[in-house]
Amino acid sequence: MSKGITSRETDYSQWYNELVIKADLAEHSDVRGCMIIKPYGYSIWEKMQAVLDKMFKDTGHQNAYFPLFIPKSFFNKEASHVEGFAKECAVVTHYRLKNDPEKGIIVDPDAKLEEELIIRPTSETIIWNTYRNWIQSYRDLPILINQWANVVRWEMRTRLFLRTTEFLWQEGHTAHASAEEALTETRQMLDIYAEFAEKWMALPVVKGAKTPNERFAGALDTFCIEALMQDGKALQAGTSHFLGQNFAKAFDVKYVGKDGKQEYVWATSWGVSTRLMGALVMAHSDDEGLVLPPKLAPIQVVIVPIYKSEEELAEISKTALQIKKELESKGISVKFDNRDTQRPGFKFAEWELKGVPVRIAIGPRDLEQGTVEVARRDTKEKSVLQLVDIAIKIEHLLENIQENIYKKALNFKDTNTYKTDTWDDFIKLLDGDGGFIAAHWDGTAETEEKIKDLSKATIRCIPLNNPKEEGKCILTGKPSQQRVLFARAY
RNA sequence: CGGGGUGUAGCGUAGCCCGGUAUCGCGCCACAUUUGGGAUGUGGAGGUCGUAGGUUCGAAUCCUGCCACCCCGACCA
Repeated sequence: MSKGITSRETDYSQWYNELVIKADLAEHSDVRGCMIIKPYGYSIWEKMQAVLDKMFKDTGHQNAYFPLFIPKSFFNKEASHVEGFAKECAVVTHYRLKNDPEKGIIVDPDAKLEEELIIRPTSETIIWNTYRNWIQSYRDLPILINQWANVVRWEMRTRLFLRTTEFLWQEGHTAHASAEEALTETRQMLDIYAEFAEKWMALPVVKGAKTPNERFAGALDTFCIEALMQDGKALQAGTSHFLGQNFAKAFDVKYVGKDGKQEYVWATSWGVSTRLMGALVMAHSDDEGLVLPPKLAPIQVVIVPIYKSEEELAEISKTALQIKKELESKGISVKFDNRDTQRPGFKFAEWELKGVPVRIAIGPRDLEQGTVEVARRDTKEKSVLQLVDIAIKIEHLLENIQENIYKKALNFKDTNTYKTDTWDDFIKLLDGDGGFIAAHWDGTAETEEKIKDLSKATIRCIPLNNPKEEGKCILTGKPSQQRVLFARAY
């Protein structure tokens, strides 16, 4: 592993790339801009999925599945939605290949589709086309549906996990009888995302609203959670949209209320993707490799035996398997790495690279003394512990690590969040270590655009519960009522 | 799509200017000694030099077309 964050000897993105590949999370595929998620990476994603899925279900949502293909005509219906996605859609135009004597396998020109199919970049259109048939009365509402799926966005430039052509995500699509209820749902899901990020990923986030410029295509309001990566760049980790009646109007979805009057349905959509994997990697890792929060680590404890002979291994295995059993009874996932093909030092380095939170080493010395050596990944501290109550000690250690990783990230976010009132300072901060910058903005799209052109920084969000404060726009000097959060972002 | 660059073993590379069938490291396989922080030695396997054509007695090397990838820009809620 080359030096990256702590030493800044190499480019951060190169370091990130190398880490993702070496830690066995994912690799580039032969398909442009796509990636292969390897078993270890996927097992982390599965853990995330399981937690999120439960949170969704606990708030009354159900899973469903809609088609991958969307007829092109569906995209005509919501104007701003098309505009937002048209430039990055993969389109299916034919349904058959044939063998050409000269050119080999070619697309059969006779198999052209009457209407092209868009590979979903997101599913609002096909879902709202379906909801039209599902909703007639206020009794049919609300509809609270989530879908786990893959989507395709033909981005010009891709990066493992952060922006891939195809990615996995969940998209929630709800329909409500009133604007208030839809707004409440939008905010509820934002809170769930924030809770997931902070409690499970140990990733502190800023909850906020997007500016009109940065809103989801077709939304009246977009809320987001923004996280800060260790190189000082921001990452949008999740979004929740209040769609108003835009999609209901576009797809003619009406319900009859108690009063017998027809009204358009109110909508929300919300999503998080495998981008969260990228966030997890970038937020906590060090030069030794991944640092996984215990609550999401597929392997929470690894036991490495240290031995010289078969007999010694047999003796150590007894103790190791006993510890494994005790830990597993507390719901802790344990890997006993008894491979005889690798030496201990190699295993230590390998599991550190993969971010396993706790390592237990057992050797002949320990057998004599009834101890084990316990090393924690986050601080790399080692200590020798007595075997008695080992499971309880490890359980507490895991909790401690989870908390410590979060505090470290929180501290990083706080010390890299600045306030400034001058343009010079603003640029200086951005060109320095980056971070979030709270600054005044005159509220116009033109100024926002201009700041972006001049500084490459965008308004990440207008934080919720933002204190009102009189000030002058950092660029134009025009009056402003509150600070907004700027950063360079992924 | 513009500007620049690169394609040589699973990975990273030397060789290219100045043509003679390919260098080194990691990894892999076997054996031995090792095993409390990424072992060492000896031996071995592995290559359509991105691709198609041209020049030549002979092409990784020179020429032309094509393809792929990377970086910068455009683009990206």
